Amino acid sequence: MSLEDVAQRARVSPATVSRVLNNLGVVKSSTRARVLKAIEELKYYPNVHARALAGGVSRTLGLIVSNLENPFFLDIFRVLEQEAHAHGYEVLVANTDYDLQWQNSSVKLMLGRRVAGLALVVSEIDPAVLDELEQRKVRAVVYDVGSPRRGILSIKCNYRKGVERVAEYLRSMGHKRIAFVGHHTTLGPLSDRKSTFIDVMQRYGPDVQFTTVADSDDYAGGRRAVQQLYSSNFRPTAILCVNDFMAAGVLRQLRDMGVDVPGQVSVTGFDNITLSEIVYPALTTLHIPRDQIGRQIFAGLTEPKPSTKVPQEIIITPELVVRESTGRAPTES
Amino acid sequence: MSLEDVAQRARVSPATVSRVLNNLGVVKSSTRARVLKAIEELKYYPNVHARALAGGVSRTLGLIVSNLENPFFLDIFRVLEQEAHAHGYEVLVANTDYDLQWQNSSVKLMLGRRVAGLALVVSEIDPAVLDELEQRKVRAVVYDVGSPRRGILSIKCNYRKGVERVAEYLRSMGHKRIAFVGHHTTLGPLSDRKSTFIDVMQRYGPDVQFTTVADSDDYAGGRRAVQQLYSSNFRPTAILCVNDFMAAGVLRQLRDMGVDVPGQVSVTGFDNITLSEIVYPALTTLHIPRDQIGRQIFAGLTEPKPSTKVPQEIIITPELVVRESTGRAPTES
DNA sequence: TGCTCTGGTGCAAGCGCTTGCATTATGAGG
DNA sequence: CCTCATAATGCAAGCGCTTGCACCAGAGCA
Repeated sequence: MSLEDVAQRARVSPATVSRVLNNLGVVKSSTRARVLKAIEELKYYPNVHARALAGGVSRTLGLIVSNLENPFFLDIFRVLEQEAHAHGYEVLVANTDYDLQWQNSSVKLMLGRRVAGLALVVSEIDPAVLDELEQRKVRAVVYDVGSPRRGILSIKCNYRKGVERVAEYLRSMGHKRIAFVGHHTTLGPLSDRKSTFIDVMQRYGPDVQFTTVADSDDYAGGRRAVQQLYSSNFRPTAILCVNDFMAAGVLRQLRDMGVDVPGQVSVTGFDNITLSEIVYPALTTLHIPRDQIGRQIFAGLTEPKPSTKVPQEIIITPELVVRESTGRAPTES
Repeated sequence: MSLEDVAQRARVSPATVSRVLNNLGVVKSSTRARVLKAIEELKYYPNVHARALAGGVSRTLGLIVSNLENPFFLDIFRVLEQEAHAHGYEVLVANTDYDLQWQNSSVKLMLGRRVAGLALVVSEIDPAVLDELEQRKVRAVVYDVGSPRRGILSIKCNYRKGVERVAEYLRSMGHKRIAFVGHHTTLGPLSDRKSTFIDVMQRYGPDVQFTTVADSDDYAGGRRAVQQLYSSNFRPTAILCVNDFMAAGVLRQLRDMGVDVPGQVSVTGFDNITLSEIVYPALTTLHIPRDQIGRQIFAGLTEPKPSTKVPQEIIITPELVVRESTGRAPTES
């Protein structure tokens, strides 16, 4: 059942049906009504592929994320989707599960779909992909990774500032033995957070001791990280986690081990996902405005005239949200 | 940059390039190598739309869910996606946000995309949509909603059994004042859970008192439901929640109100999402095997010969998972 | 009445790919 | 060296839609 069928039933040409469908050109209102009726009766819906093929570009946006399970990515997706729907776009997600190869083929697939714009919200990126996008002049936005390119909007988060804020806060609460719980990855923004942590700690001098541990980027990883941490002799009074998801695992493991939070140990997260309010004790964390990011991604993907001259960059500074999981360092050693 | 360009560069016809791309027919290995080289050099990727248009069906599965934010749906998506990738399919998600109208247009869009199969994992459904799918002979799977149709696999969860198990368990722990925290919706499986609850309670006779409250299907809704509950005179010793997400809100609100769980009140959830292990106290809940469901959806969508004669139905029985949020009813009144 | 103008509509050429069939290399057997 | 399967490849017709352009009927004007 195709445009043709509708046309026949309404006794007009396919072209006219197309015009009615797309509100293009001028169609006599009586004709339009006839066509609409035929569409209704036949329960006609257009073939997306034919439309895209004939029409050139689509009103579809592509979003590629590393891990939809992480609420951070999910939130961005939802905001983007909401924004897109409000403007008559739709969005296609692809999940790479941190697999660069899969990411690569996802990008190709998206381009093969002739998306109107492509957003990459991932933890790592192959520079060749960016080269490709730049060269093909695809409208694109990347979050958090890669160096700026012409015509590709780059949204970044100032992790240094964020980590500094947390560190500053913890020190102001008297913490002098601080641990960082991170992710295995050596690439991307997650390792930025770690190296920044080390920088900041070193700047504090010998007065403050610190260590870092790493495990997988999720709840179970958080639990294991704590076990690993406590299997050494280091007894932190504060644990800074690379994201909220891990922090939830950390909290849980500490509770299971009978360690009081924040009485004995303070814990902080990163991202301020919904979960951070739900866990007990509610997590002190750094807020990253996902709604704002989502909206900016949409804007970058659809803005009529992306200044292709200068690489654009937007920097976002996270803000500290103090909840229940942090407090003054215990006085006794 | 199209098939044509590749063909030219490899000095073959477009047809041959197509054959190489799809591993169809016989191509001399030297020719194949030449084509592959050209593809590589040109960084060619096929136009998905042209391919779908010319080829007829695609290897794309459609999934329509009510609310991706709910980890239950998300988990199903992930399993389905994983399964799909393993078999060379890809999956397109659409989020309806509980909006029936949006669901309708999503279905049309999916069909317009000529998906190989369409899964509907939603809380409510317009029977007309099912009629449509049945009539158009689209391969489809629905979870939890709608009456069985020819050629549409229907996967259901035996909520009655589930609710009975929870109720039975709570009664065995001595609970006699039980509240049900549900969702506003009057349609679909969520209201099934409620009506089953009422049935079961009534069967217990005057010995057991009960009530129900309803709010939105999320964390905040759970909190509000507790406030609403306690603004009445009813003081339950157990609260049965329609899903884990709401239960998390319930737990939190109770803690804020100084009510001890499970000392004073036992709380149960539904679904056994990851969150139920993370909250404190860890939630007693009903496990619904999302991985199994996801796999069955995939199978139903791709099985070579769906018996179009008899409507197929699969029933899943949830199992009780006892964690920390439940215990014996307090002895004092 | 004959002319131009314009709102409405139809025609037909693609968009980039697949695929059945025709056609041409290729090599084995006579 | 020719014949004829058979293996490789090319041709061309679509797939269902959009869109520039041609066309036609009336309205308005001289």
